[in-house]
Amino acid sequence: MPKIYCVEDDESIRELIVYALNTSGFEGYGFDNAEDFYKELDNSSPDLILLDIMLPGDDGLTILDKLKKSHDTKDIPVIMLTAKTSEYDKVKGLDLGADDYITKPFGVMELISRIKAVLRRTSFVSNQEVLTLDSIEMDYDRRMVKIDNEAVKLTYKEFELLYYLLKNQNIVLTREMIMNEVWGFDFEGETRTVDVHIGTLRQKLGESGKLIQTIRNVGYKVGEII
Amino acid sequence: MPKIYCVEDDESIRELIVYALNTSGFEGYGFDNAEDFYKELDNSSPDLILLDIMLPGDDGLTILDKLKKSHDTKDIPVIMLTAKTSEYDKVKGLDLGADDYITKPFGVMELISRIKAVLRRTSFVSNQEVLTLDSIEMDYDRRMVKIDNEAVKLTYKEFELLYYLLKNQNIVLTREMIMNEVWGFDFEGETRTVDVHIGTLRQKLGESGKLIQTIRNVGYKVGEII
DNA sequence: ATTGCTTTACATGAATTTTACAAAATAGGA
DNA sequence: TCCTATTTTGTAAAATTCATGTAAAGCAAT
Repeated sequence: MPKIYCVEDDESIRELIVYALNTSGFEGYGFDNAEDFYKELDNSSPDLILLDIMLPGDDGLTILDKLKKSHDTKDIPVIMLTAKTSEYDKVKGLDLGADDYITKPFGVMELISRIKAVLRRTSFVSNQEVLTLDSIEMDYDRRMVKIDNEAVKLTYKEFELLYYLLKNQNIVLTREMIMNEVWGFDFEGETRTVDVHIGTLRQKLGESGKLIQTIRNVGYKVGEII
Repeated sequence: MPKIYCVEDDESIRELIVYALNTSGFEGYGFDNAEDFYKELDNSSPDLILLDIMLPGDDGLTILDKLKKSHDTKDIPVIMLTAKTSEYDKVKGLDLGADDYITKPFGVMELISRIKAVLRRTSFVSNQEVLTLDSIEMDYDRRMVKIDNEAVKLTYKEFELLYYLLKNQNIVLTREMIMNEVWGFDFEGETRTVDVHIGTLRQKLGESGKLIQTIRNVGYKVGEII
């Protein structure tokens, strides 16, 4: 169920949209200001964003600009909403990278249709999974890891291990958890395999290898250094 | 220079659009009816199509439907043009797979902006009939592959395999994905067929064969060398 | 007979795992 | 606080496994 955030200060419109979304196979959430929206965006990112141009605080075009400039959010499709049909706004929004544009008043059917159209054409891009931590950047589909934009060659197990670590940033992972996840539940021997792989990973990551911390007696953790 | 076809029966609008395209970095061609348009489409396909909904003969929605049902044209982005804002038309157009929608009267600036926006988001999927990578050049329709402008003779499976690889540059493709796509879903035996074909492809591509990378334990990838 | 596709079989070498020992951390006792 | 015994982790190197490359045989279609 695609998740959609709607930033719109007019309460009645916002509630109508969220209601329409929720009854059309989407998971809709409304925000009446940019602040709350940014906060929630930090927690989890939606599949699409509906953005009113006129807003108190950061307006829609400013939000759009920020979204498109951040690596984490630049691939989330955005549909702009606006009350007045000034061509200038349209052009500006589209040039800033909005995916579509709807002028109020609009029918619910039209809105849903446009959302579906945008999702249809962007869906195959959005499943690209890029994980980052500091200077480490991992693109799972491409099986590429870059450190400071420099490609690093990892073997299969190293790659999977790093993926699991990055997926669980700031969480301490026991050797058993790592074994189960990366090697599979039915892995036999009680050995030092994980340690050795952590070692080679640290080496290959160079300076960034320090981001993999040993938590003595427990396991390993990646993320903020204590 | 992206090529754009515009199907629009109103002469003044059509000429305005073609003029605007040609002065904005595009190669614009106008058609006042579906017949001529189809004929030209057989010769060479554009990067984007502008489609009026109201037309004599096949109307815009019919054309759109045909375009989206044909393998050769389904990936060409389409922007619909219409005279009046009947919501029914909009919904129908969008659900048929149009990429955007513009209501007349529209400003030239807006049109160009929208075209750019659509091209921007569809460009990486672009079904250029000619795929290239480094010195490899593939013309799918002509079933020709050239390396450094030297024709290379490929068998059917080799050609399809290379096509699939080039279509998915930089993405790691598993043997299963390759099997499903090139050999078909119902292919039986769990064998080394893909590997052998990759091998012969590499041989025939000569030096460029190195662009096909093995991702151990996963599959193959074509593109940026790590 | 020719051509293209699939399977088989085996060598190779890269990746993984194990081993063994060194180094570091920790706890307990003086 | 310092020292030592013990545990835990780091890691180089050896041992082993296993995925891939590829030649060649088998097979099917024309």
